[in-house]
Amino acid sequence: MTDVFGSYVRGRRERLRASDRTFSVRQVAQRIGVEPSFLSKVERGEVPPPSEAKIVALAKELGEDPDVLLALAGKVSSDLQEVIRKRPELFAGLIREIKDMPDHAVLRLVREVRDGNW
Amino acid sequence: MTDVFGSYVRGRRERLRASDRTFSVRQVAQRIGVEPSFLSKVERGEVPPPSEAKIVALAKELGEDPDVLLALAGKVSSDLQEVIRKRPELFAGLIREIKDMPDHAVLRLVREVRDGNW
DNA sequence: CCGATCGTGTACTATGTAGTACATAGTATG
DNA sequence: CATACTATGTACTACATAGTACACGATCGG
Repeated sequence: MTDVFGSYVRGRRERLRASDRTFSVRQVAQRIGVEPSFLSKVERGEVPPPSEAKIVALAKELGEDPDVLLALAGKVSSDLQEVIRKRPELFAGLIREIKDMPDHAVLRLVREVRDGNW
Repeated sequence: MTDVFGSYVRGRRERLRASDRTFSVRQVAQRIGVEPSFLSKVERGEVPPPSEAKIVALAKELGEDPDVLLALAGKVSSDLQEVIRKRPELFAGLIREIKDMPDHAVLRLVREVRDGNW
């Protein structure tokens, strides 16, 4: 899997660092609440991605979509999981129904729902 | 949480056993590939629910919906998770949009999609 | 009544998860 | 050029996950 998560984080962090020196491994690590050595290892793929909470904190720090970062880490937000767990037939059915639809179709669905034809 | 998973499984298995003696702890355990003592402990909530694979096998054995049994175990099917992970913005957005809709509305959505207005 | 089958208790294990703590070596800047 | 910050390597830890192995006493059916 060539560690897509770590490289992505490193890339984003270094881009930010170019214009803001506080985006060092040390300082970012401190802000998200882990040891610098740990973040370093995560970014180099020496260890698997951290816990959901740390990933969400990292997403916030990097200005990224938490769901995307979690996806790169091979995870799904626990609050989304809870939605499914509460009504499994319903949501499992829905997701299986639309899982192969192209992006634009799913997007249309989302908009349709949001814009109150429901 | 008073172990909803274990009690549910025990209930289903015992109901089946009433009319089919092969639904003993031992025999079901063997069919799903675990030790009898382990299934016994699972059913009594002495240990947490087993892995996804064993739960799915158990659902099949008991004639239950795997998604429901997984939900009772506090899990979400890994293939559903994969759908979300592949297009996180899209699916996270959709789920968050409809998460509070009443059952009938979600159901209408599912049907609408399935019956090809999309 | 006895052998087969049943459920369960006890003890143990292997692997994964999610990190910390500290030392060391490189880099940059004032 | 020194000192302060940087990244990284090494070693360790605590807890969770997902079970197995085996023995024991109860029970049921022919």
